[in-house]
Amino acid sequence: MSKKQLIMEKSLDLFARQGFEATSVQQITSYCGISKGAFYLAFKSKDELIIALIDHFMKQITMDIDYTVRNTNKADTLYYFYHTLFTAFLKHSKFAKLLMKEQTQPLNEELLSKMRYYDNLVDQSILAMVEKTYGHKIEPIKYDLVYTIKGLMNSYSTLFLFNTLVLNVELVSKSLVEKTNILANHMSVPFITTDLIKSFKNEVEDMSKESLAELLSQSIEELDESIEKESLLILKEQLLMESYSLAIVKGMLENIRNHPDCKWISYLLRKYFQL
Amino acid sequence: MSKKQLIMEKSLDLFARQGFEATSVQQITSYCGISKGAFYLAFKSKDELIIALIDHFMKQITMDIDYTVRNTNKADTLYYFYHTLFTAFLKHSKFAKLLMKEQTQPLNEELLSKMRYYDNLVDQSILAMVEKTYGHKIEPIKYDLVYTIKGLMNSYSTLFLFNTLVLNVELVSKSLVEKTNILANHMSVPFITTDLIKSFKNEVEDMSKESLAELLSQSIEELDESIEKESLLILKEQLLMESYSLAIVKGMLENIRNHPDCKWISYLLRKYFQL
DNA sequence: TATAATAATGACTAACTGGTCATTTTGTCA
DNA sequence: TGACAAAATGACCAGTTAGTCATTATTATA
Repeated sequence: MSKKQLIMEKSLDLFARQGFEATSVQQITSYCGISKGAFYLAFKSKDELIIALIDHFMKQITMDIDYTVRNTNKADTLYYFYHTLFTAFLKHSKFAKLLMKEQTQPLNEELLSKMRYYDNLVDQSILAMVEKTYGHKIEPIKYDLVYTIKGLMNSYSTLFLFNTLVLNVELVSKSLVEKTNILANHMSVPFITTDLIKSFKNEVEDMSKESLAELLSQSIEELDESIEKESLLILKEQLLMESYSLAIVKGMLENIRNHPDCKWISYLLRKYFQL
Repeated sequence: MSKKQLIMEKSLDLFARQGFEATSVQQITSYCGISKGAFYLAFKSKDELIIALIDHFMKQITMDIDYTVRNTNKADTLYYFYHTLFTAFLKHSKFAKLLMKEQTQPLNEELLSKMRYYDNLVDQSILAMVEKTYGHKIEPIKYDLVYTIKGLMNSYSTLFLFNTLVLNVELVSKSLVEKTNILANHMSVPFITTDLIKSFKNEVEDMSKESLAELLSQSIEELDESIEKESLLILKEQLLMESYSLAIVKGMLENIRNHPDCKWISYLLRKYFQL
């Protein structure tokens, strides 16, 4: 096992128990049986460690959910969505705990942005699921239903994450499917409407040009020579220019579209250039 | 305004923005315009400050909720419950933020215990409300409904606490009333049953005899000479004895029953002596 | 005005923080 | 075995932390 993996596994243990801030690098290294220097050979900073953890697990979880929502037939989607989610949380329960503890107070702009990105991915999956399951009749209440689903997920997750409770994934999924169906079929007074969503989704301020450029540089460093790397270089150039060419930007974004390590930066850039 | 009040108000500001751990005493004192010494004249420690804050606000909020549930007619209880809750969270939004941030990682045994105590009070109010509103027909699903209500509360609260969103208390209450009614009337597959509640409510380990005695001493110090103070002294004596008299313990607990400053310690003792 | 009591100060401590880097250990070739 | 490179070390740094306490300032009382 690589040092990086070792540190990630062991630190997750401590973070889940004590939280990120309350865990010192000292503690992590002695728990791993390595020196402080070794830690900083694997990760540039303590912050980079938690970001690596969040990326690692959230990539998996969001991809699982997305796959499930796309590849189940209409009648079963809801059930398998909940099932996938709770199975993932059960499998990665330490990470889930860390996520619950840290989601209210992300420490820096990058983490905050990342959290929102993954949150958005989940939102999109849930929305797609709701539309697939209930069709257009759900239209006026769909956003409220999405939020209700997230609320239920969250509260039942907390329940088993922070109490020693043998979770029956089948039962909790069945129970939540029923609740969702009941609400979808009877709700008439949504709180979260399309307008409301607009009013606060827009206000999420973009990342600054500077930190975006910083992240681009990082991504560029991490990539091997390739079309993608060249595209990122050009994107950085365009970003820092007084006036950029939308055509070039769009083309370059298209180039990196399918590279797994560019998904996040591509999401951020598309938001920045409003594409 | 007393120093204590000043510190509580100003620190709440900082805690809500940055979290408890991330806020230093230094920062609090300079924000208050006082010296570090003055802070430690008002509070024994930084921990005591957050406990004072939680006590202050949770007492108010839980009492408001309890009063509402008791003093509204059957048909309106649900609505006024949500209304009271969201109004309280809106009024004390800084505290609510603090609560959301800290509830997953209480720093010490006392805080953890206190959180659970107030959580229990809210649970009891919600349960009473559910029973009052729906009568005995709700029996098989009442615990699940309580948990669902808490989940909805939590997620809609988070929504307006962490997004600049003008909360329409009437609308959100109306919407949640509808959701609650729909679920109460149609749900048939509860996840949280009476058995499940038993299985994890019991496992909450009691406070140790030592820390209980410690808290008793604190309460005793804070009280003026009175029947209550004497009763607490006797309770402490009994607690530390090899074999105590249940009769005396029960009598003494009865003595402190109605004193507002003894509610928590009385709750802890009753749990300890299993009364 | 003099005295006693109370309130407030901020320099100080000891412990801990994330992070660095000269030095040493280990592994890998010839 | 010797030479080189890569991996790992931990003493060290500058900064921050919660908390203390001798000293000073303020207020109330006589």
